[in-house]
Amino acid sequence: MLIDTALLISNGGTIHSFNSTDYIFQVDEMPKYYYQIISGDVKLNYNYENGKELIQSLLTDGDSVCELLLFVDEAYPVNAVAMSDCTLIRVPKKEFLKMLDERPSVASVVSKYIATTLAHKLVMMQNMACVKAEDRIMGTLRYFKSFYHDKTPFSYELKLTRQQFACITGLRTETVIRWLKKFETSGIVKIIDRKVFY
DNA sequence: ACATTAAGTGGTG
DNA sequence: CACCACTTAATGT
Repeated sequence: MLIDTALLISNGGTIHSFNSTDYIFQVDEMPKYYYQIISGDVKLNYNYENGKELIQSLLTDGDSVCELLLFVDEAYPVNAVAMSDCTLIRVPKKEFLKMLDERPSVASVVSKYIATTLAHKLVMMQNMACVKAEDRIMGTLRYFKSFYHDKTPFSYELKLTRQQFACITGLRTETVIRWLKKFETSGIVKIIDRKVFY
């Protein structure tokens, strides 16, 4: 986990439970708390006027939730939505920043975390900028597998629904389904019981 | 068993 | 491709 739970609690942290699809915070809200996931899955997303959803990040156990906004005094540009029942620890912004002041080692861990996620975002942006859907999908698959320890072919299982994958790549569900099937035919990907392995 | 969500297919613009 | 309509498969209560 990013920051020790006990340390967060001793700095004003409180435990909160959310059900699947609950909002943890929403677009345009001013950030007031630091959030860290104890258990469960959370997505950062944005809903366009036309109803289309863009998933910006997928977060899980130990991750902090859009912590960078606590440093810029701006409203959230994304929603944080629980994707499963989950438990988070929440620390008021003021307490959180004070803790970082008092503990340079923790501050260092946080800045490294932010730098790391930003570096990953750069890679993902390169995928998103691809004009061809084919490249966006393959780039995203490679991107996900790059964080997975086993690099051998078909070792990585895509744990997302086609719809979620579409929301990440900015494509339609049908397009994702069709390309994944093409990739299966060409041997780039395996599909077993509807599960995708790359 | 019935409702809901996800996967997959065809066709149009 | 996106978008729409629709079928089939899988899950949930």
